[in-house]
Amino acid sequence: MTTRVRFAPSPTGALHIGGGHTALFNWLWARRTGGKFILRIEDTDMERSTPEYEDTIMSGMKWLGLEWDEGPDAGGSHGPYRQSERLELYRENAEKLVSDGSAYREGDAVIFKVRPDVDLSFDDMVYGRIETASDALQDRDSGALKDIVLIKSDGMPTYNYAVVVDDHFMEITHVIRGEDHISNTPKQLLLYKAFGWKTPYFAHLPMILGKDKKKLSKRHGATSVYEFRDMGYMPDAVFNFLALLGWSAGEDREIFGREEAARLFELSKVTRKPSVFDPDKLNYINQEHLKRLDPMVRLAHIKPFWEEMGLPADKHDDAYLAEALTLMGGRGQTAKELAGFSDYYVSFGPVKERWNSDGISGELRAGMKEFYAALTDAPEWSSDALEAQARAWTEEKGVKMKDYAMTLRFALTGMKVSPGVFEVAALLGRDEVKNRLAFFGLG
RNA sequence: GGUCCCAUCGUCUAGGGGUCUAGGACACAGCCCUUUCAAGGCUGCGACGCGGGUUCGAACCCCGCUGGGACCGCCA
Repeated sequence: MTTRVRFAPSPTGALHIGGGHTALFNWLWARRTGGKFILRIEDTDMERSTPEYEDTIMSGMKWLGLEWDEGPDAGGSHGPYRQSERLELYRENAEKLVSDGSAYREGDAVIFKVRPDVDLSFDDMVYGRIETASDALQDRDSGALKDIVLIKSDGMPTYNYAVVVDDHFMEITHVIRGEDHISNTPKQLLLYKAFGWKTPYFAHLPMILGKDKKKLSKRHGATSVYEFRDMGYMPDAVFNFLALLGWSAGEDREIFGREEAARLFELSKVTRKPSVFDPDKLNYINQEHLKRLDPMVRLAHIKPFWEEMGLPADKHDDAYLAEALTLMGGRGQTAKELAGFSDYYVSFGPVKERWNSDGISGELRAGMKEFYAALTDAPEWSSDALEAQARAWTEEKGVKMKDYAMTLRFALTGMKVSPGVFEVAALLGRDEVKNRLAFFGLG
């Protein structure tokens, strides 16, 4: 039997980190088992659901690399994939329960009658055996058994009912969802029993918490996957980070790609403890992915951020820019940060803005002019040659390389930190170096 | 209030009775490298919530406590 899993968001907001996490684990399990990953839109809340949010969620999933096999746009043999298009199915089946006496009507609503002493225990693939019974389905205030609304007065199905009908008819084999649904499961089990349907396997995932150990929300800062994209995090890194929340690949494996994760993933190895979202770790993972990118791919990730800063990245050829990024090495934890650290390769503008020559005495300035003149006239324009030249000159004069290198760095980059200054100079080219030095009166 | 779930370094985790003086990663501190900052290398700091059992032996099993969390909507 092929595995069939689903991610069933309701289009009432952007794809959040928590939703992404759930979608990701479903995706992993589908890929791991060679099964199907289904996207189902739970848009029965007419008030809050919008097509725009549906689009946002779908593109958020695509950004994360979580492609689905069946869904509203992808089609499939078990559609339609929007609950709003399955209304007839819910009504028909609710009718069955009314006919056999397990549900009753109350106005336009259909309500399931909950009887006591029904064992609703189940085996969760993550949490293990969970013992409970229908007696626990009580009303918060009265403590009396509380019946389950199937169809609301407006004709729409409720979540707990629609989920059961859909998972059954879509032939979902594994229901993988957040731990907050663990206490909804008994209710759903009751409906499966009433219909006489086979129950799927359940696997609940630990929640993701903020630093204060409260459920992650907007007040913890960025929570939608798009915010992470805009801050310069890469999809592979966010994927990697999310996969590590509640699961470990074993053998101390922490940096990996989608395919590797899909190969290694095991539901049985998912943790039960809720995990705290740690931005530091995300930064680290993003940096690791950033470092590993091929130069041209890396460039593709950085370019948009340069452009966002108003830098004319298109004025240069890609080979030059890619080389510049290679020079940057492991600097920068996000694409945005790296773009900021490397702006001087793209344009002289930012350098001028940062320049401040107050700290350079006239005396030193004179020496530096001589130093830079010797440098820019170097017969060979390469990093090694420039460095050799600089060393020879500073040794001969008995001065510290550091003073000269630092000023050169600042004149070329407008920063006090950068890759090896002779490498930077070599890449910028003789003309550009002369130009920058001249502008600051050092040439 | 009721039901259910959870509990190893600050954080993510490994660990499923002895090999644990508890391993890795992030973060933090220091050192090395060095024209700067990263990167990299090395070192350090740092945890089994508490109390009872079970056992020759518990981080691992059981019970209680404490502390978190989720749910108890004609929201999903």
